[in-house]
Amino acid sequence: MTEAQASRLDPVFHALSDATRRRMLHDLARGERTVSELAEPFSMSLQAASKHIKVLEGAGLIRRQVLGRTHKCRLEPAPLANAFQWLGFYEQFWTARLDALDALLRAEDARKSRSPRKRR
Amino acid sequence: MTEAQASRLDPVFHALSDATRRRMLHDLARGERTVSELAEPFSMSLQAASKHIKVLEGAGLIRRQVLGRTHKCRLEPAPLANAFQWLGFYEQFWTARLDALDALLRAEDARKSRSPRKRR
DNA sequence: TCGATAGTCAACCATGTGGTTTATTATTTT
DNA sequence: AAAATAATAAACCACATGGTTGACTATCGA
Repeated sequence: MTEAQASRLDPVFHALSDATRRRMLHDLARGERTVSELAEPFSMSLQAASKHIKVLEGAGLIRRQVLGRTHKCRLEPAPLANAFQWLGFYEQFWTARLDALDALLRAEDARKSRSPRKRR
Repeated sequence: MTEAQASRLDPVFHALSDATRRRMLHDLARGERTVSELAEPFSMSLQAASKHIKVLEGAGLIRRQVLGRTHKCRLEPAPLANAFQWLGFYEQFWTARLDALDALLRAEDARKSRSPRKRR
């Protein structure tokens, strides 16, 4: 990952740190949505929702197309890919831990097989 | 992902939204570190670094073992795996876009092959 | 043209964030 | 016992965040 991409992770992870914005992204995964449509599921003012949308836009997670008085928003996946890639570096740690657990369970299984009073 | 896991994404993504804390995690990927060791690379007070460490701890990203007056910190990968899994849902969108780009390039290449004035 | 609709802007508020400095606790070293 | 070290706690500061309400702009539809 380049330095420029890494520095843009700040606003991306910040945008993702709010459940409202994550729900909006999930909604946008189903297709384009207007600002009103994105705001509708939430019990907050349209203005508050509009701020959330601007945070997502500022992080590059969505783009908007103004059509008359409505704004169509669509998902922009590239920054999510960057975040995913950053997290991917740590995959070795959780898979290592799962491998260890797996090994432990296999060893336990083998032990039970040698004294087969009650196989699972 | 369960609802309980999803709700814990808030502090995880928030912890990741700061470059200082991301660097600390990267450092911890190399092995255990004390609070002082984690703070050393940064031009900020030990107290400020200690706050960052507490944010990471609060998100469950690190655990600490108190040994006398030193605190050994180690990486806790599980919440990173949750975040990775959450982002993984969107993988379809960036791979779709790359596939489309790929198709476009292939089509362009084919066009050039049919009128082979100057092959790339 | 006139009212309804989509959306933003601006001001305000309570709380959170990231940093500082000073003080404190607990442990290790001499 | 005294000094040095590792780390936290607390108070403070400037600024960001997430929400509100009220006013405004621009477009659509009757």
